[in-house]
Amino acid sequence: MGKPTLLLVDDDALFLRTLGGALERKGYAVRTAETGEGALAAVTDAPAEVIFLDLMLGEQSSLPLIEPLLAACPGARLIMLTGYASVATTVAAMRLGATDYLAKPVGLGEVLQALGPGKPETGQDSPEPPPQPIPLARVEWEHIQRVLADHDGNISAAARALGVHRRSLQRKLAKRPPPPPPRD
Amino acid sequence: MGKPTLLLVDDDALFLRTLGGALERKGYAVRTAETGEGALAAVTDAPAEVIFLDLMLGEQSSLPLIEPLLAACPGARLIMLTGYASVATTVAAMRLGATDYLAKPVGLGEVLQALGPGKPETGQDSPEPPPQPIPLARVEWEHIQRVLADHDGNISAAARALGVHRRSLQRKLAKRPPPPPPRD
DNA sequence: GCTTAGCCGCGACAAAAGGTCGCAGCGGCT
DNA sequence: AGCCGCTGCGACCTTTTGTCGCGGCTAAGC
Repeated sequence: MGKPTLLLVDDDALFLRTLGGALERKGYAVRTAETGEGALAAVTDAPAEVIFLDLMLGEQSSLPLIEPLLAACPGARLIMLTGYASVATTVAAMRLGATDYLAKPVGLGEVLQALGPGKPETGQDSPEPPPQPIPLARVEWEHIQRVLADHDGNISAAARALGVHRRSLQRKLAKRPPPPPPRD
Repeated sequence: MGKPTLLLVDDDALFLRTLGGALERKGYAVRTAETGEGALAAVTDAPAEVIFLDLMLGEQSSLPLIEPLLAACPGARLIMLTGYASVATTVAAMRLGATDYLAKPVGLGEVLQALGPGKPETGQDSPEPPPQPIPLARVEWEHIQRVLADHDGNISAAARALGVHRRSLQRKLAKRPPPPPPRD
């Protein structure tokens, strides 16, 4: 069994082509989908062994797709892939059955590593003790994401809970997320 | 029933007492441990239904504890709790069987929410009451204190680690601490 | 149907916080 | 002594926040 068949799901066509192309060049059989429906269709057509799923497909979350996708692909591994990786969304995704979670921008190396081994995962191969200090901005952002999720996306409510002005929260959210601590 | 037995594992004795006390007041049966060995001993003695595990026990990661702890407590829920939450460690912990992942500082409200299923008979609460989160300023302050302590008081080093200018850190420290988290 | 209320997004402008120099003082180290 | 690195702080200038205020939109409720 050389290369498992892959399914890439992302609303960014360019991303699909570049990553997909790179993986094909590595010898994988790659299919792609740009929408949730497309992904489900592809998977019922023929199951994939590894699925890459972008967290945000257009306007809405792809978390609800996780279960049906996995249901259609018994034994498959599902790797989330997102530019907005926070602890909160990671927990949500992994509870639903995701097996890994990568933050964009991802290098090809990380992708290959994620789909690489069948994951023996003894528990100490990547203990990753974080003497790694987390940047202040990152901590703030994570907390915001968490509270925002707790108030299911209601910015006004989250702002009140956080003790900041609604306008400020808006502005913080408008900016792109701070770089996550390097994953090495 | 309705009051699951808890096990708190953390190397910070103060934290153990405050959170443990609060949970006891809420009607839970709480046991605590400050070391990995202590936790395993407690759990073989009598299993817990919910385990709170700090990611860093002293110098080393507690990830290797997850599997043995869960093995000793069939069906238990294991909630990670850490001051250095990152997506990478979250993935690692959840792969090993953790059911949730909270970043310190956590409010009692958030802990109770994580406890979620199996809460102690409050009677009725269907519409998911929003938990009371910690003010943003407080989170920032706590994180600064933690990192500063990790660099044993060296402001310059802490500033570098946090990714802020030394002058800014100085100014933040000069101000009095933000309103303490509302303990109830 | 119309009113009320809540949320969202955004422009504008003043106030506050932060980034950036620079300098003097203080231990260690060699 | 001379060299570092850390600290505290003044004085800028730049960026971010706080605070109005608007129009639009959706979900009640009268």
